[in-house]
Amino acid sequence: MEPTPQTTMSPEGPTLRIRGVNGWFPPFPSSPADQATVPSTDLVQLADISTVRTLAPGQMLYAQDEDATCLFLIRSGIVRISHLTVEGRRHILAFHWQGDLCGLMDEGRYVNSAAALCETEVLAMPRDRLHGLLLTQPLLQNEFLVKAAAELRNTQRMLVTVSGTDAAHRMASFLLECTHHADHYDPATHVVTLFADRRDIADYLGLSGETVSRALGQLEQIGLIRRNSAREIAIEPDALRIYVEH
Amino acid sequence: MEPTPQTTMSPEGPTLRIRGVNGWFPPFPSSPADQATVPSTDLVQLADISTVRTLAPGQMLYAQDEDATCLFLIRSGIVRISHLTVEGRRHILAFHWQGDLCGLMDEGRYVNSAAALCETEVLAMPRDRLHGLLLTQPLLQNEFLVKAAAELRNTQRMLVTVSGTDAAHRMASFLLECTHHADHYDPATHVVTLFADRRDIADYLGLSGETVSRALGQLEQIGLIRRNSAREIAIEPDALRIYVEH
DNA sequence: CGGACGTTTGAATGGACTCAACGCACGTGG
DNA sequence: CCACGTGCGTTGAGTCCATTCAAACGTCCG
Repeated sequence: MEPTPQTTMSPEGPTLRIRGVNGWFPPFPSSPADQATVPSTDLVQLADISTVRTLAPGQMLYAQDEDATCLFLIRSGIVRISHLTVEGRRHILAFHWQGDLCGLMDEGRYVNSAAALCETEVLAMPRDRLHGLLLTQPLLQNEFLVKAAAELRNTQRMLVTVSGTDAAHRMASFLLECTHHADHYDPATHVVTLFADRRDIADYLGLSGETVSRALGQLEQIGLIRRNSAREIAIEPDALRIYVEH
Repeated sequence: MEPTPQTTMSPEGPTLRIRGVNGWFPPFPSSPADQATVPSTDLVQLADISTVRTLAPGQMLYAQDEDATCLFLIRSGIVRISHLTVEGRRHILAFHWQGDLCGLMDEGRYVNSAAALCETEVLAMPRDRLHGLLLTQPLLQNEFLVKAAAELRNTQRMLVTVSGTDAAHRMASFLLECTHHADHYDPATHVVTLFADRRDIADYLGLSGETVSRALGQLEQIGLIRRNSAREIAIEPDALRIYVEH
């Protein structure tokens, strides 16, 4: 490819995401009106510089340490963001949904890996062209800023949860989180359909797969959930909410 | 130019200086030139909408759940960002330094609390006026986006560290982190001057104060550090780096 | 010299981990 | 239709690490 003029030590971009579902929040919005006003022309131009990619279940979107060329905006599906430590431990930092951004990079390389959990469509936005576009479209850039702040907020919450509560409480939090995704929760029957296997949930909550099982058993014994099958969990939303808040 | 007395945005306070220390990075810099190019007019305008506040050691900058009116840019000193859970557990999410932003909010209220650890100067930027300014100054907004991404990256790193390693390794990471702050590390003698007490370090690393002590003892026994006093730690930087990477 | 506070150290408890076996659902082939 | 294999989930036993409660130690300041 073309040699980058001078790369210097200038690193790169961020991962950003907003989870449209659950009442996320703008970080610096002066008024609700303002925040809604991303002109459709901006979006058209965003589409102009981007390409659409479709991922099969399990397919990797990008890999940790790989040269970062694009940021990604998720149009549908679920993306799992994971990080591998030098000791070989895998951490899942987030699950991303429609409307979320991903592709956080440092020094021109992706910091984490991203893979689709199910059939997933993303918008691939070349880094350079996106940067140029953001500088000419302040409202669009503001949208990105909002998403970044939302993602930061999410990661902070995760940090507090993981380092502050025991296995059962983390599992309860996770189940309530699942509740916000329409495709995986039936409000009528209160049944959650888990979109990740035990190993993924464990790596997300900072536990082992066995402990996730035991935590589910514990919650079931207290009567907060009932396991219809490994992936189908009937929950008591209100009781669960009270439980996580101790 | 009107002589705002103290608001001399000139000395180190002027540019939104990217925290050079520990792996900070711009997100979408197309070229090194671009990233440096926050026009000084932007900074003047930023100063115009802001006021300077000076905090005494221990003084609170803002409190969790309080109405959020301002974002803050730190000009000097150290700010401790903490979050209190409903169960009464306190988590320290970050220590912020010169050039860092703080004041993350949700639904118009601060998500966390912020307090100064030592005499600290901040620029208080009213939310509404800042929002307006960012929309008219794309380079400035991009600077904010860079900082948000950097902060996200940092929080992710913290998450991985806290949920993946034992007390001694977390402590070692923290000591190396201290190394990046000139005022608290002497490269000649390899002595780190801790800027937080045991309790704060514990809440930052997801440990108890006693465990922090024991972790220090452990590192000392291996010969990676030597405790001159409670706050003065002589370290073996290279050995420590090898240790944290297992 | 004596509090007061922060730090260190000790002993006992508890929670999560590892290792291992077992159960269960699904698919394949006989 | 049953025998078998495989992948995932669950359950059990033992170990290790961090926590809690408690006491001793220092250091700074009265």
